[in-house]
Amino acid sequence: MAESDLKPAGSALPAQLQPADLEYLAKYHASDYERPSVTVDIVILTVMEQDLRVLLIRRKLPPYQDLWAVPGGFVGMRESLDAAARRELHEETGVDNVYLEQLYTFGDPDRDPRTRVITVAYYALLEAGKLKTLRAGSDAGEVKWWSMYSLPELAFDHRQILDYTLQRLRGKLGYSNIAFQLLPEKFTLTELQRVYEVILGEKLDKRNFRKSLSIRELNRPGRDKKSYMLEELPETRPGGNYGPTKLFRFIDRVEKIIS
Amino acid sequence: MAESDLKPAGSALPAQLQPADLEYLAKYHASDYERPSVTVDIVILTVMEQDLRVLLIRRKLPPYQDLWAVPGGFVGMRESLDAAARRELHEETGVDNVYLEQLYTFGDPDRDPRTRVITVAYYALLEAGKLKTLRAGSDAGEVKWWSMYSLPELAFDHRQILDYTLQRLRGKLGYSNIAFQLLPEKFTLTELQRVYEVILGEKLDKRNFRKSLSIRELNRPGRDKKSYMLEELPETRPGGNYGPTKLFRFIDRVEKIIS
DNA sequence: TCAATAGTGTCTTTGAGACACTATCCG
DNA sequence: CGGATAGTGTCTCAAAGACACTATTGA
Repeated sequence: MAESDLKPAGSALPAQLQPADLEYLAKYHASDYERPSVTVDIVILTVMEQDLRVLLIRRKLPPYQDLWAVPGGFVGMRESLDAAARRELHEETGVDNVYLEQLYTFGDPDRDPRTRVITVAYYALLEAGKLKTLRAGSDAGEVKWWSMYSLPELAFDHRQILDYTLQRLRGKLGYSNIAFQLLPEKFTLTELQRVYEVILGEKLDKRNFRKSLSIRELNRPGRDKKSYMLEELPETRPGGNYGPTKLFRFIDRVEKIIS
Repeated sequence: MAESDLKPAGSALPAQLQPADLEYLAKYHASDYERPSVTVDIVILTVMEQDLRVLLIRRKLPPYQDLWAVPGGFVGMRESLDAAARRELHEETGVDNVYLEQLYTFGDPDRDPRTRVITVAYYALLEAGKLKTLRAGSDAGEVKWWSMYSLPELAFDHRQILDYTLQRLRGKLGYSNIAFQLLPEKFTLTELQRVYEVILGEKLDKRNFRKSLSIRELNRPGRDKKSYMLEELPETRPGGNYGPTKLFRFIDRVEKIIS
């Protein structure tokens, strides 16, 4: 995993307050400047039926009534951005402990016709199996998975947000373990390849794809000098009209899970 | 340049408003929810004296009085985030037309002890020669270039912002033309190599570095099939205690300049 | 003639990509 | 035995990395 892949590191705590600060704070009143609203929007992605799908809600209120939109909501005054994103994701899908990453902040003054709204967009990767029932939020009439390759008309600048999500996802696929987040604990190499294919939008060569994975094989006494990405499991899964297929799992599964 | 390198593409315009929207908007009043403040902070970088430097201001007011901070300010209610960043950059340095890119949005509820402040961090790359005089902003007592490798104690979470900037910059160096932004129109290959070295924090091999650049040479009739990054110029610059050195310039200089 | 720096080529290793056949299981 | 899919190796090419000497200039 590339270093540049990490979330901003280091302590998030502000530096030590000085004595003068405390004095000042005692007299401080929040200013009365006009302020924008701040929301988080969550692009929730999964791979189902060999397709990359995104969770959208149909707006039942203006503006953009009846158009589809990425779920989102206001950031609480005592809530971090990550926490707000996690909360929205949980409200929408009931899931926890999934990969969640800040994408970009969209702040065009006219992106929301009501008032100034700045939105911090996140994207989440879910494995399809983990999904519980979808819940319609208070402002959503309907919730549905849409193919990223066949989207309806979208509200606000949400089309731009989805376009950028796909760009980011494709970029990270090359140098990170991000695909892991879309698969269950145990999977076949063909399933893994399908994930890459639906994200990249192109077919891959089976042999080259497998060569590119660093696999710790079962019956190799293998000195573990190199760091493996995948581990072959002693189990297999029975095929349908064909032979059994080997199962694998990821080593070092945890990466940027915001739980 | 990698595709994933681009700023979110596509139209920034919201989709068409529906008739019902207009009706609704007529009745709409901005809600009275409590709102966070939103600022932009600009990490302004340049390469001077074979060092990577960042522009910091010393705070003359609490909180964190007398500590150094990244310049920033509030986002205007009718101002896009990019425009706010551009404005702050101009106020601080007097320069325009420089590379500016959104970095990350920091929104920990306690990052500012006064009140809830969410900041959208940007970074800017300046060529040292373009610099006019630095101006101290209203809340800054002093303005100074600091080495990224030897920073003072910083206010708020600004250390984290700088750490992340360096990570991003290093990451992009590998697959983009970003280094161009730190050099004047004409430069020597050694100067270019120095830029890479101070950003990466390591020495590079001269021959391998030059091999990695795709250069359109002067006296090659060269069919221009491939896209070159650099172009050799007919001029040279006299060396000091040594021979003259060839000058080069970048082809396709413009990239993500927010002017 | 010495100090300082520009400029230049080869070999090796590694990863990417093109490409086709056999084995297994089910019906 | 036919349909469906798993599993597997070689060759070629390109890029990355290790590595050292000569040429030019000014003092």
